[in-house]
Amino acid sequence: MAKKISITDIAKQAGVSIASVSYVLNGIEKEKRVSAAIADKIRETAILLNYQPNHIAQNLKNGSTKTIGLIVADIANTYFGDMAKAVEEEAFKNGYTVILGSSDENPRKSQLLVDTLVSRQVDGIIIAPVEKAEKRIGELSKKLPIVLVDRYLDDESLSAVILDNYQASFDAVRHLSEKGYRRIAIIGYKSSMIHMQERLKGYNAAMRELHPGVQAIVGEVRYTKIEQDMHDILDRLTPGNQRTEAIIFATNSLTVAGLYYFQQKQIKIPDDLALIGFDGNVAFDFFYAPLTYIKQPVRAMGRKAVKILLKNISGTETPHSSKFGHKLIERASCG
Amino acid sequence: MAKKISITDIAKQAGVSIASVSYVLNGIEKEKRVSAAIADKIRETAILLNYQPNHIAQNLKNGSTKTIGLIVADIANTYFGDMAKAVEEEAFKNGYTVILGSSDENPRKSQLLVDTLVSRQVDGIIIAPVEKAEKRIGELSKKLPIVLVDRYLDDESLSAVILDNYQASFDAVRHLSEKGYRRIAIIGYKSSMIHMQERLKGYNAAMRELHPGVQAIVGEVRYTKIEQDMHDILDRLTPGNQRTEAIIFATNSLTVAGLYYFQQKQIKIPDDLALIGFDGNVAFDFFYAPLTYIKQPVRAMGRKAVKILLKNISGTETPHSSKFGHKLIERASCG
DNA sequence: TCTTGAAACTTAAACGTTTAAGCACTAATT
DNA sequence: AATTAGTGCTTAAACGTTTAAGTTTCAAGA
Repeated sequence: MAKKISITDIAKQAGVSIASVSYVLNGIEKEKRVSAAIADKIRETAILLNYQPNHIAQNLKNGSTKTIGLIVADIANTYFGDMAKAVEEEAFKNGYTVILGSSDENPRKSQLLVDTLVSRQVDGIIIAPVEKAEKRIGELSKKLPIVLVDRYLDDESLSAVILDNYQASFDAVRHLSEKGYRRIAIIGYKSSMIHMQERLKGYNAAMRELHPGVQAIVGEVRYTKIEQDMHDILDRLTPGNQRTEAIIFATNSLTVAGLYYFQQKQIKIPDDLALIGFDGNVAFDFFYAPLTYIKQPVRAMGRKAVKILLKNISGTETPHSSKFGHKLIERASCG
Repeated sequence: MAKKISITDIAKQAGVSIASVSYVLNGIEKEKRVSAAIADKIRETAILLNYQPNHIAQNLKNGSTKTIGLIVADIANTYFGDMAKAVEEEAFKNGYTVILGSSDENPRKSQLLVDTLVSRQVDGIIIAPVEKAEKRIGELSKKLPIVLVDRYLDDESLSAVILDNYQASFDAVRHLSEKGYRRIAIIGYKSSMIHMQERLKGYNAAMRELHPGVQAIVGEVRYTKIEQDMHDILDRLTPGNQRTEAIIFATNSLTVAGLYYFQQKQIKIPDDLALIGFDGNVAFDFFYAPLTYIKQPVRAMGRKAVKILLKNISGTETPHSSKFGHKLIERASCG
């Protein structure tokens, strides 16, 4: 491996001091009064030696790494894949690099990732927090700009980019109501995180308002037992005992898990059961009854998260949140 | 933002020198003969002050950043999402952090990403090279350990983790032959990259060997006009003019693009046309005729890429390649 | 002739680490 | 009593930058 070239090498080669080299390569030759002749010579030898600045050394001096951390819950999930893409693009545009971590909903790994990012001196972090991470994130935000995505915490001083989750599930219920369904269930993750709770609240509120007499049905799936819990819950809700007419899934992954079940059990959608999915996924398009779903503007949300973070970093703006609206994409799964 | 604690702060607080602090925090107190009493005191104050080591400074000293770069073609594509997950996991296990970039098949962006990674002193790079990047990658590999993934270059000195692409498409043709199809087409990207060329070669060889009399049909889609080109090609191949009996798609994204077309045009799979997809995708599972497809062991490949890279970095092994076999997942799309 | 001041450049400290080398003890050996 | 050998700690240089503060040179003004 060829040795790396430093400004010291350039200085020696060009017969000048490292300060002059630094000034020229940073484009502040004018203010620092470096003659055009020397400046040219420095630039030439820099190219000649194929100099690449050492960001690490610059960082150490400046205190800024121009790097942000992104911790998602699962990078293999298309929702976070899309978000990662938007975040990477927006960061890149602004001269920032992104370090990626996937917490896999594991509080321990999430914490380890955060520690790693901190010790790597990232300028800020965009994170989808996992359960039981509240205090840690709160402490962290005192040291470093943080923007929460997807999920959020009950803390006004934290920046967050989120969906209006309450409204989303409320509207899902309303849409099903308008289509004539009454016995509507929702299936979410068993989680105390606010985004999940809001989705359930919106559902409950809509049920109370639109179907006062009908019992609300909430299924809760554990992260660690998705397939099994989904199976158990759907066995109970599914036609045969004729209780449920429609199901709302509260996330992308839950929707897909549900679809596998329905495909396997050959349940007729929307005749036997109507469905509303969440987030969006190619699979929704190819299910035999293309899914009506609540679409989040993921890309826009990813971009916004970066924008807020960068403003928090530069100090141009104080932490604040941004709430996005969903779009109900209407297709065949609700009759 | 609270000031960050350095070993100097710990040294002052504990009334010792920074060297002692460094030795203790690096766990080499024994060899460096630091007394147990002082060692304990140092550890205590480190915890008290909530010290987090500054990786940047360590990096500058050690020359190693314990960071690897991952440049994929499109992080929103599930193939690369899965790969990113495997890479991140394996790297994390080994104490490495990954910086993510998405080149979007754009040579310019790819080069900019590489430059960024180099100036950030990553210890190595895993990259899915884009077209026209050959020389740049060749040069780069003289400075930094590189592992190519998905695609590869005609250069023995480069590490690469790839599929046996030739064999994969050969087997796809064979499988269709065994099912009784003769007029078989393949649709790939218009690209000179070897992975694509190998897939086409395998197809051509199989056609010559298994169907000597039948004309090989190769459709080539431009990265920039996927939908349009796919449409044009399928319009030509599709039943109506009765030429093609089966189509092999050479990538994940092409397969999905094809499925949208067939869904829209209501072409009956497998009755009117048999299909074989590539890579795997949830959409394949929910297409009304679940897709037979060539499955790459993406996760294993991602892990392997990290393993090779780390060995190249440590110097334990010299660059070398690893070729993986596919698995043909047989389902309903080939009758 | 001497001062002033601007121009063109260099010196050196600093960022937070690591680590070879040095120093001051004490205890053991001659 | 003088040497040696540990032991336990500190000093200081180095990694590659940035940048405030200094130095030299020279022309212009008094």
